[in-house]
Amino acid sequence: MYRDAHVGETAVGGAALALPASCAACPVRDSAICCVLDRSGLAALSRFGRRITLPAGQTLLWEGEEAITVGNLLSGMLKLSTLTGDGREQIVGIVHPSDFIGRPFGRNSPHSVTALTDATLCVFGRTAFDRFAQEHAAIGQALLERTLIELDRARHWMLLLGRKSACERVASLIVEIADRADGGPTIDLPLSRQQMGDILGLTIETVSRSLTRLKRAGVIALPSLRRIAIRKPDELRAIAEG
Amino acid sequence: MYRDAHVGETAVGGAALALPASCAACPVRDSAICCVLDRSGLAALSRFGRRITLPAGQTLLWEGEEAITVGNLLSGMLKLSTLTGDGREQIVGIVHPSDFIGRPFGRNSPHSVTALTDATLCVFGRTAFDRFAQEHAAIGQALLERTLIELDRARHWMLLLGRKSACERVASLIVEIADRADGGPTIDLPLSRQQMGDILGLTIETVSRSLTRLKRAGVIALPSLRRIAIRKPDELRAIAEG
DNA sequence: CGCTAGGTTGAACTAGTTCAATAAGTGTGG
DNA sequence: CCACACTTATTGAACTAGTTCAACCTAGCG
Repeated sequence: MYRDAHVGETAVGGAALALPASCAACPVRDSAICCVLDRSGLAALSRFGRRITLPAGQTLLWEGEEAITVGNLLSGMLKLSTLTGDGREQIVGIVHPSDFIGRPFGRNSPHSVTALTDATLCVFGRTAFDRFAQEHAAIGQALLERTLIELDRARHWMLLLGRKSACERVASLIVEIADRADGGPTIDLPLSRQQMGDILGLTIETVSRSLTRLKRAGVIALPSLRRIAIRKPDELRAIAEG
Repeated sequence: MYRDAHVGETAVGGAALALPASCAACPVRDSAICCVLDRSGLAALSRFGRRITLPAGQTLLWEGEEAITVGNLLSGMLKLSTLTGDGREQIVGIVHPSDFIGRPFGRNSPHSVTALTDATLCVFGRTAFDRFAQEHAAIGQALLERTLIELDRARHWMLLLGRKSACERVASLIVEIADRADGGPTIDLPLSRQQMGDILGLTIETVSRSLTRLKRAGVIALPSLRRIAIRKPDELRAIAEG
């Protein structure tokens, strides 16, 4: 399904200080977790990494199944999701480029990992990566800091899910995506209304109605289906905070 | 407010292999994060730890304020909580004995930490602990594993908050507490109805009604206000899963 | 014994869901 | 380039789970 050439092959000629071939071309080499490694660590890690592509909609890891891979997202966007016994879905996280993917030090994946857009990843076998992380304290440390930030984010989202109204939730999502994209006032969302609902714990219809309410209030504009223009950022933020 | 004697004072007479005085008496010494340290590491860590008591209702760390302390919970129970702009509360985590408390590697606390019952803690200055964790890989590693588990837990809770009905939420909470307490079929909850509501994203009334519905269905019994007897564990679990 | 805080129950209300119809994009082949 | 099907989004109307507000219990305690 997804396969590609080994990334490894440390620098040709054995010059220990050269960047591994594929890492040199890595779009997130300054921001992914590997950026804490020195040249030799990078070479060692890249030896068992491989680059893969994941078409939109395809699932990399299934909830409850054995979690055999971890890695970095290079481009595109992924979702992390869980299901209730009877199939209701909740998205529990969005993965952006340079974010770490997977569950080190645990046999089974606590949630599914699925591509929202076409995506490219740099993946490692979990057990090999676990071993590597234990030998290279810098990676363990970086992983810890990232995990702590993810935990903060997840808990912050719990406030949204537990206590905010539909409009507040939609406003929060727009703010969050705008902050992450960190571009102009117009954002391109990689999410369908259904997916927005799955993130916010709402139905499609409620998401749609909330968007039109925000639009009617002049806080945002909807130039196209997957595009949102923020007209009154402060007001939007105020609504989002509850 | 809360103060006590220094914990430290490595073993009297300088026998390097002796357990630090207060660690020997520590109720969670085999399960708290320090259990990954060897004698000398433990001695070094205990040198800047202090034991404190926190009466029920008192707050150790405030959301958004500087997070000066980290530590372990020795006895009692704490809650982690956040507020919306207009004061609605959401509990984002429950801390049990031997759990780690606080936010290493971050200046500000992402949520408040408050005692649900009278509690005793073993606390450290955050910056000193951060430094210690960076020097002792085992602690960093253990912290990482705990944080990953907490993250899994938080994300699992997001499913509850986003997609489950009131009854399913209440059932889930009972199951969760029963699993943690890991005792018989009767559990003692350290939570008021209000606090249950704040955990589940519900009002007191809805919590109460859900409990009586579960009681009427014969799934649980309520021998006293703060006590729940599980009558049909399987059915309870089935309801909790959704 | 009566007071108070915490808990339950009831009745009215409302935010959000559900179900159904309509509209707007998107893509394909003639 | 348009007609067609098809998916995705919006809107409307009926419904329902959960909230809100208020009254009423119950247990603990001076």
